[in-house]
Amino acid sequence: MNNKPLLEYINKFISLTVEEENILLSKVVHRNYLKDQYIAQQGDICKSANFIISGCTKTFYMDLEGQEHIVMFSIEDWWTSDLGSFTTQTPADFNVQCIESTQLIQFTYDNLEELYKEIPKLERLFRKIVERAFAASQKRIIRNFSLTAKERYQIFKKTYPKINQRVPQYMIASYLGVTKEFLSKIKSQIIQNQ
Amino acid sequence: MNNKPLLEYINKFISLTVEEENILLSKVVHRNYLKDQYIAQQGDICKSANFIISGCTKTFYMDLEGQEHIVMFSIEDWWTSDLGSFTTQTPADFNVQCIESTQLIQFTYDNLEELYKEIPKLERLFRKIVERAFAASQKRIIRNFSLTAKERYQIFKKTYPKINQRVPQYMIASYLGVTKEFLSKIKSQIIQNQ
DNA sequence: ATCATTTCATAATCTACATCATTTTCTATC
DNA sequence: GATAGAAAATGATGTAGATTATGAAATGAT
Repeated sequence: MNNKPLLEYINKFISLTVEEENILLSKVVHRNYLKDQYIAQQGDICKSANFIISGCTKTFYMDLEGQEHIVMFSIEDWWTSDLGSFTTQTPADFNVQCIESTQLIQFTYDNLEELYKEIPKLERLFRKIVERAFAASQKRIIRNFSLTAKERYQIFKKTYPKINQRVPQYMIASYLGVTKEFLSKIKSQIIQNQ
Repeated sequence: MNNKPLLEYINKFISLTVEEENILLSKVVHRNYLKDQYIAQQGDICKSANFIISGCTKTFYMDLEGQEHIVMFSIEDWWTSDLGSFTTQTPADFNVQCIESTQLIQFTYDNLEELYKEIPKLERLFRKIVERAFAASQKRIIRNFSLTAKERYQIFKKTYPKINQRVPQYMIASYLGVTKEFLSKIKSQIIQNQ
């Protein structure tokens, strides 16, 4: 079991004793998902918070017309889940699907609650993780309002070069909030103007 | 000093002993701001997390063309701050300005860090607060992509009827991500279609 | 009440992006 | 390396919402 990435990640925020690390590891589960498998589904209660060891997922909302709207991609050393559903244990608004085969470390809701009791420092860890995620989400709202699709695409490429290379273009379009046709046009514009 | 709203609010998430409540209250400051005063400014490090006792604030980003983009309104029993700047103590992306005269309870960064040490339960409190805020922010991203301005306005009215009544229309337009002219059109459309 | 300023409404023109239809390129499989 | 299916590019046309301009109502100060 490869727990190293998780422990190193945690160590950036708080320090755990070896004993605490063992308690934590005793309450998590390693899982492998294949490409296209779902980790969470709209309407179901999201049962786990997932730390990615390898692979890539997309978190998206399917609207009434059957259109996918991607809110985030997640890769190694980051989390994936419908956090709203997970933390309140209510039906999810989002789907989480693997776009590559993906290795995860899963925290179930009940196990995480137990862990909070046994290792209160973990409250701090997750507080900090969510604070970061929230700040990024706020910035994204602003960008969507104040920038054109072309500008948003250029920021995306710069901010997430790895994701940009791994993910099909039509998904990036969905993440940016434009059609795949329009993203295609943006790209050809960028190429011509240099 | 009117501390009741804060204590009642906290009590919804965690329970504090009277002693703990007193420690907490000893580390916060009551402040009054007048209409139009700034609580946080783009570029400055945001020094406080603020619980609103009365009044109303807007959190907004001013873009390079001098356009305001409102990310949130905050009223009684809610928080206001640039959370990203506050938690990382880096320059703020947002301004927080009072749109009514406003009574706050302020937590400075250092005092809150001390409080986390003295009352570790508070980590849990703020974790939960931020989890909620993050989930709401994700939903907003989706709405902005998958709904028209008219639909967004109708959801806004339903979700925040109090804010809708108190806040001038051009600010609501900014929050919705449309011009004031277009919101005006939307409203007249809604009136005609019923 | 009067005047000034802020807010809201209406209308004409313009633009970023959507939709639909078609073609081209890429990728995978036998 | 031939063929099928998915992904990306291209082009024509349509629309939600922006921009600009102007005037009408509120609101507030004197």
